[in-house]
Amino acid sequence: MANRRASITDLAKTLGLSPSTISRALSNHDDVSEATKARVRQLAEELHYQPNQLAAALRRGRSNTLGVLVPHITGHFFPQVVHGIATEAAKLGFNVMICQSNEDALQEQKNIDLLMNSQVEGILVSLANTTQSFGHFEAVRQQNIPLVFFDRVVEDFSGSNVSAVVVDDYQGAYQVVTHLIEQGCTRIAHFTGPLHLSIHKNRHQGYRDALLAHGLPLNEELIMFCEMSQKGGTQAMRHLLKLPQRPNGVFSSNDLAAIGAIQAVKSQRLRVPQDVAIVGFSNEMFTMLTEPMLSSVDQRCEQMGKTAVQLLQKMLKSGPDRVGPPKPIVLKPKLLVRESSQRK
Amino acid sequence: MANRRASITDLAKTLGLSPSTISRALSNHDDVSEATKARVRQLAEELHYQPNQLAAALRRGRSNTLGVLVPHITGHFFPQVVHGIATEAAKLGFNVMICQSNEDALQEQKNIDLLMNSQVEGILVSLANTTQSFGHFEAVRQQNIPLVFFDRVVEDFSGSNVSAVVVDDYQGAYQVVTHLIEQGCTRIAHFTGPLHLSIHKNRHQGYRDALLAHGLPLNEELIMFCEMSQKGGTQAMRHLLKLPQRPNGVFSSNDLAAIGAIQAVKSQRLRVPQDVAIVGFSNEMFTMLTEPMLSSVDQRCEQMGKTAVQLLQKMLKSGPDRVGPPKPIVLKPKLLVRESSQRK
DNA sequence: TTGAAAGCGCTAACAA
DNA sequence: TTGTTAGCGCTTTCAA
Repeated sequence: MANRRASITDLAKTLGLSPSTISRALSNHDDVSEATKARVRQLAEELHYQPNQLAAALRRGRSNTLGVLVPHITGHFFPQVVHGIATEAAKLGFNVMICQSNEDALQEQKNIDLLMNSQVEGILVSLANTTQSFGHFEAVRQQNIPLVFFDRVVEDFSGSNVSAVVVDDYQGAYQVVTHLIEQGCTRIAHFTGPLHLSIHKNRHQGYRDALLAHGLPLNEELIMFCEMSQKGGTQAMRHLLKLPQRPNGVFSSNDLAAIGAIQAVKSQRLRVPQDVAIVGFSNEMFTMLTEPMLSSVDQRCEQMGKTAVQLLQKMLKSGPDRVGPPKPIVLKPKLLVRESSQRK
Repeated sequence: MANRRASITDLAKTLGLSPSTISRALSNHDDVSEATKARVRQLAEELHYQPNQLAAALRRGRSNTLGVLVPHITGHFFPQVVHGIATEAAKLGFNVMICQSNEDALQEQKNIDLLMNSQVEGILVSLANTTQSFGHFEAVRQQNIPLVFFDRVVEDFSGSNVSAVVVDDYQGAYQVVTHLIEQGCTRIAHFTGPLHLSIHKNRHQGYRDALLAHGLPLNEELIMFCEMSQKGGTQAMRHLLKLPQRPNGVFSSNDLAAIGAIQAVKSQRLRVPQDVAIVGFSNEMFTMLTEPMLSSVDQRCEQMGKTAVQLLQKMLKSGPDRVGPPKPIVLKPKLLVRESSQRK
């Protein structure tokens, strides 16, 4: 049966001291004699004393816990970010409570409530893709609980204790296209998903602007709205290879479709990158496994988690009365040139 | 500045009721009149009342939270398991606190303490690979906090509130080798990592036993102790292809090395699976992306997380005074036959 | 059906 | 340097 744990009161009684002295000794307060501290520590050790964080948090009004809400913990991106969050939080002495919205706006709302009820000191959120209204974040703002959005953010939702961390998709795309041009590509195709998703919209815009900036024509028949899967990429590429003037470069908005494109090119006995240079986006783990290895853009997932926690910590420290709200942070993505686009 | 949240006391004062009535109304107790309930609920709504879980947990002695401790949240396996855990826990109404040991025994110990201090109601752990002693789990056992190990378990650590969920690696390996034999392979090689890791040990044993059971000779020169990376697999395969009698089947203890093997075979102008059939282990996401697609063994990661939570829940419900400790659960892995080993 | 009162385990202001 | 006391917000027994 359950061995009730030792409490401060227990220690106090055993040693003939008051609970406050015990508490102070355990938290190594200055004004407790070394002798007393030693006695307390020893007994605590013996009884396997474990402080009750719940009680301490209730009393202090601070839980030492951060809440994290992600759409899901699968795939490549979110696990990495969560890893970054958990690691940085641990370093700063925070516990982490993690919830998944499963891409569902209602669950997201419930989880936000849950995190607030649990008295977390700050909340890190990446939006579910079905979220349209933002009332649930209103409550967080009103309570002045620091809130950091990452990756999937709410635009025009500001406040003295609200900020965001995102990666610059536009910039990443721009870099990719510039690189392809430098490798001698003159007809660069683009695979994209639906443009109402900001990741695709921004990458698409980066593609267009980079072409224009380098004096290349914008050819709408080279822009493929396709399913961003391996199969989708293969189909799109097959289509492009049948054009009177086929492309000699491809920028795919994700890695999966890029791999499909590689396979389509190879199956036509054409060479990657000599005939068609190909670059993906996200730097998935499997980009190193293809033949040729796929160039891609690293989104700095772990860094994003880390940065988000640091931002939160900064808000926590300075309080909401700082001068102006904290600026959103935009991480620079990193182009990784591998075999699939290295011609020289 | 911070809008102090409404408390039960606040509601009570406003409505001219006692805190106990408010509490009962909010938890929908039978013996509160519907009229009162309605009033309370309405006011709670208006004031955006959020119950303080910390206080409730302290009072009840139950935190409604499960602790999870994994080596890390990267790669393929652990994110999937954590996803399963988080999903199932949410379904059963538990919150989840997640920690990483970073494969470090000391951090593991500290995190176990942390989870206990946080008054979690149960703990789910997968061991760090440096953990050699198990004193920190002793404390958990003594407090009778239900403990479920998953995947990386402590052998001979039993107790009335301790159990485990693992996947049957031996069985998975046995299935693979049987399948290869059925496909007509007669000389089956095996890639393995160091045998002091139980996953490799068990898969290795499954390999041996399956060969023997089907009357095939056990040929030590076909057993490659190699680095279980893509490169390691390539090197091992190159070596094997130079043997006077080269193998016509390969069972690799992971997928990465299997992919290396495929690439080595293809680069010799041999065909997979006709000349060499290849099967990996773990069903990584990228097994669908290779040409040919790689056969592998699914470890049921999500199911493992789900099962672990259910097991914990069962312990929590029945208490430690049940008849005997809960039996460990062994999940059956699932062989997925894809192109790399399908000859017929 | 409601209220009064106690207390979960801890911390911190104040007093000695 | 140590002790006294009060209370964080909630639940629950007991009494009305």
